[in-house]
Amino acid sequence: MMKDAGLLRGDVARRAGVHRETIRYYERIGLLPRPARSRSGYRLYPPEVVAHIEFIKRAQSLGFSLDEIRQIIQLSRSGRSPCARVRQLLGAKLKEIDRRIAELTEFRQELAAFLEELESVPDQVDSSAQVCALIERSSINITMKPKSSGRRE
Amino acid sequence: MMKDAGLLRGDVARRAGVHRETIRYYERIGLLPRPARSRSGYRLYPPEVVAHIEFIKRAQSLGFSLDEIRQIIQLSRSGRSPCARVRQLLGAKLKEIDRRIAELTEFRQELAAFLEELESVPDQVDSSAQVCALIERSSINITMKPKSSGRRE
DNA sequence: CTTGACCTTGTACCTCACTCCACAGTTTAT
DNA sequence: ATAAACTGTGGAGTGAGGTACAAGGTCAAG
Repeated sequence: MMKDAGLLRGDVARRAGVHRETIRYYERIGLLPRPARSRSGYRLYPPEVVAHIEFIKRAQSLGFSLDEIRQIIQLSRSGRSPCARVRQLLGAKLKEIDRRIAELTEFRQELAAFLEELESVPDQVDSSAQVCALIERSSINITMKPKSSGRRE
Repeated sequence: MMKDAGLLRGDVARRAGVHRETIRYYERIGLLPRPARSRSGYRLYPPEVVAHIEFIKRAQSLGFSLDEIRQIIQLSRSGRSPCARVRQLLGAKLKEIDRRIAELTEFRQELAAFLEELESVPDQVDSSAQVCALIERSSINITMKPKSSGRRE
């Protein structure tokens, strides 16, 4: 019994690289469909569910909330019979992604410009040691005092 | 008294577009420096703090955690006396951003391909109505059953 | 026929990033 | 001079996204 009927929750978790409980959680919030069950109540998943979870994780790491991802999935699933509304929403998602890419690019520029500035200044051995030690500790103690501005009250 | 000594917390919040309490929270977790205080204890901020908060918000919307942002800021601040370690870490951040951009681009392709597929299929008025109504409700009820696979247990 | 590794359920708990609250003092506007 | 609109504090509460746990059932191997 149970030879080839589907993947168990643990198998799916291992293959998709998520916690076992995460799968149950996704099911609870409607992000994954209720799967088939064995007679004894075990969840039995078709292999596609792995790719499905990977999609969720990818979208999530790209800044979409589980709620948005649920919407995207609804859009895709309902795609069997498309309509204007679906296309419109999906188009909006694309615009959003484009915006995000543009912002990231800009942010990248900001950091890169700063890095370049750093490169142009040669290492000063004296202060370097302290500064690096400070970064290494990396605790909660940035002071970040306004580099040159007195005048308060 | 208090004419021009600095911005009050509420002013900063309004200008930066965040909740007043968020500023105090950022200070608590070391993301913003403890500001000067008026004799009566009011926080007095230099105008730069607004840009600083905007930077945090931007980075955050791009998928960085407050903890990561704190690290980036530490890097920038310590930049007055740069060292190899700082440059290395900042370089790593840049690589990370590049990776994120690449992933977003890929994801965009995925959705766009799907959308294109939708476009090619003409609206079928019959099923459309139901599907769109379903999306409109957009509750917690996607069923998303494997579109064509029986064979369980 | 028991052991160990799986599975079930509900519920409690955790971190992150806020956000709100009560109670008290300060500043400004009328 | 008094009300309105700010500010301060510590601490509790919220919502998203999980994770952990206890008590029990199931299944393949030895």
